[in-house]
Amino acid sequence: MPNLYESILHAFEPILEEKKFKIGTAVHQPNITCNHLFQVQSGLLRAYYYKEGKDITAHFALENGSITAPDSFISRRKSKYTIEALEDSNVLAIEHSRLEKYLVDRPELEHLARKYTEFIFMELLERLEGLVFLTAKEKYHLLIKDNPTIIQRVNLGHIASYLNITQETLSRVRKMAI
Amino acid sequence: MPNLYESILHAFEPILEEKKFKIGTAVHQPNITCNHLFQVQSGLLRAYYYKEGKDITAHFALENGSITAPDSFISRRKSKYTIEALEDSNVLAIEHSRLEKYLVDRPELEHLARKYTEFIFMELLERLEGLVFLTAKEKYHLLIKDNPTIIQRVNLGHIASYLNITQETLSRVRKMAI
DNA sequence: CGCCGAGTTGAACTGAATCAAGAAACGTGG
DNA sequence: CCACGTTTCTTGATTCAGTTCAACTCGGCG
Repeated sequence: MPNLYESILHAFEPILEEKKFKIGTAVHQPNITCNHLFQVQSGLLRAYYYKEGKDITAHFALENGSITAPDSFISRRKSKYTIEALEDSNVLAIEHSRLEKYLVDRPELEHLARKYTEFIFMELLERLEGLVFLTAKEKYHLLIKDNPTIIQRVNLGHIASYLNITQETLSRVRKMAI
Repeated sequence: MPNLYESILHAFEPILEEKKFKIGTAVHQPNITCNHLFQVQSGLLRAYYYKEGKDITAHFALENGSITAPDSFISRRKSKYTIEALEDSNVLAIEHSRLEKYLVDRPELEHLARKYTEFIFMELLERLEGLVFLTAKEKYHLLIKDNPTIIQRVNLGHIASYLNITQETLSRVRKMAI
């Protein structure tokens, strides 16, 4: 949906805030409600949390990708996620209450907001299928197909947890021929 | 979100269509676009598809649950899913084009439609976590906790594929103590 | 240099799948 | 009402993908 993306950015331009994050910065901390949705202009953000002591990547956002704490921004509950900048990044931030107020004043934008929500729903559905039904090898190859740059930009451990496999398995998988 | 549920039913009442399906009926066929979202009043529907010859359950809808072909109703693409009635069922059906037209005439309902979409997004997120991070035993116990009646109403094979485990594993898991 | 994080490799282990029989439950027609 | 076929469920033996644990390599870089 390329037009959706342009339309959104244009429609919500008045409430978008440009922000810059240095590499290593924690953009969002766990145990608080996440009030921001970030649209990445340049750089790379990662959302993760700890599960049994291990760092689990839920999502990466590269250029033109968006990211937030998925368990919190919509539900308004406290989040278990941290969002960190893996590279120096320029993002457009939307603040939750500001977004909702803006939509109250401009109900004609609700439609667009719904379409965007539908879009991320479909994205999540595909992610679910990828995680559940593919083998380690298939998951890896799907990732590099969809996102060829990511392997050079993110360390193996982060990618492994994103694919829900161990770093050792990912290391073995990627040295095999296709 | 109990209020959301009531609000939706009330707001969209004019375009809801009551339908009855006999047990065994295919409510939606694969390879066509799914134009309906069903809200189950009584009975039980199941969405499934075939993958390598095996029947995979994606979703059950019991009383007050809703169901559609998840890969189609929003995206307007052809669906791989079949939806069938596992019991004689009474449902409220919303037709896609009628819904969108209704929303054009009543833009004040777009907000509610967005909240509903956010709600199903959160449901999907929880389903993803349940499928990905739980063991066979945990998945089974979570299901009977959330949906105690389902085991008496649906055969093991359907439940097993819904949990992404084999029927044999489910059989073994459920005879073990908690 | 020597350390340190990132990646690799090997060996043993494990949860669940697969394959293969049986046992129950269920309906349907004689 | 019973006999028979069909579907559903269980049980056992084996296999397998991926994990775990542990050691080792490699490339900075202070």
